[in-house]
Amino acid sequence: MTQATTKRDLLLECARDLFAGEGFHATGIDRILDQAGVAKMTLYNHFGSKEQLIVEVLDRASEGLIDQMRSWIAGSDDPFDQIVLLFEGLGTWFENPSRCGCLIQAAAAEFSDPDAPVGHAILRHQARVQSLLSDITRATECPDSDGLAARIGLLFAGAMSSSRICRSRQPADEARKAAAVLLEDACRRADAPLE
Amino acid sequence: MTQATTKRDLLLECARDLFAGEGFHATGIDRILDQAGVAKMTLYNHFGSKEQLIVEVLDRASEGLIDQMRSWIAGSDDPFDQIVLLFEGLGTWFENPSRCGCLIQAAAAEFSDPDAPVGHAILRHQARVQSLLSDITRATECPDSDGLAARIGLLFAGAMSSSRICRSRQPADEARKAAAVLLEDACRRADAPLE
DNA sequence: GGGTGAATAGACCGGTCTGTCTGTTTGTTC
DNA sequence: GAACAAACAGACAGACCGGTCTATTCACCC
Repeated sequence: MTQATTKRDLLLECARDLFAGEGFHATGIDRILDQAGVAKMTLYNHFGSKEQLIVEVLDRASEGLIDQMRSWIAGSDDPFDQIVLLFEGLGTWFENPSRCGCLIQAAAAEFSDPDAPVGHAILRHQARVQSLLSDITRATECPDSDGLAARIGLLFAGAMSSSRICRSRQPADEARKAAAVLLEDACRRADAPLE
Repeated sequence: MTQATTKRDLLLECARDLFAGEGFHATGIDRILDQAGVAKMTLYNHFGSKEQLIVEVLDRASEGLIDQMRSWIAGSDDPFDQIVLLFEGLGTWFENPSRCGCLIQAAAAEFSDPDAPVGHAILRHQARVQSLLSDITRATECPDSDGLAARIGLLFAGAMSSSRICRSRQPADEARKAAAVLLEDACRRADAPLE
């Protein structure tokens, strides 16, 4: 069920699951402690505050998602195939019911202050995703590869958001088709940039 | 500042603004009452519970956004132009700082139970948006117009989500370019459907 | 075996949460 | 002016919030 080796990891895992299921504000410290079977002082010795716990949960979730994305695209060197693999991976990711939706998006919806520690964690993740996508699109050597990466990122975010609502992998499949069209189009009009 | 004529409308407006700025769980009833200058019993006589207040706020927000979308696309009869107009409208919508992000998406992140009243309100909105987009794409008479509408809906949702994070109209502009490519592609390969 | 550090249970703090209740004031309509 | 409904202020209940504190237990290591 859980592979946490330390109390710290156990707390991060339980907090992640509860935050994902119930939301950040709606999940009380006591619920996390009950779930983890850990004393309150242990949590506060490790994290100092609920806010800091949230930040570390988000950073770990971001790291996990980025690693997943890297493993999905590792199956090919071709940018087109990598984009397809990326959204196929996202589709199977959605089929795991415990992973419905992206924790970072949920945090962005619940914490609006971009200058707070949570806001920084969200922006860090966003930058990482965009960087990974840009690495892929840059290999196409099409013009405006960063813009292309941004548009594919919109599909990625849209699929994340929609999957939380409709609870199926269908958004990822549609996003895959759309991303393939965008990439193909960007390469085809290599000498006639968009607008 | 406000054009509410009844206490009921005033409560709905204040609740919407506070929910949008601080989140649903983080906004207490008392904050709404202070902002509106209204007695607690007035709120409970009108809405019965905070949950019901949220549902009515969401329904009104959905109605408002759908009306906006309809007014944006009213400038043309051509599906291609309508899609462009839609995302241009979305761009100006994002420039209003008080409208950063979509209230319904925020609710979807905070309330995960699809069987609860709030969940129903979210699904109602999602269906309305998809229906409006399908009305546009169906006019192109391209095959799989519903799939095309779903893919454009992903761009719409992605732009909503990203704009909340980066706080600019840029996501809407990128989404507009992407949607135009998708629509053009769908019409061009009218006799050779996707994959 | 004594010392050390991590983890324990659980009381406790001030504050806030949603929701209820009472009694009063206000405005409109016969 | 009487009747009525809507809105008022504000106390109250009971639960829960994040966070602090103390005293105790346990495991490990020199």
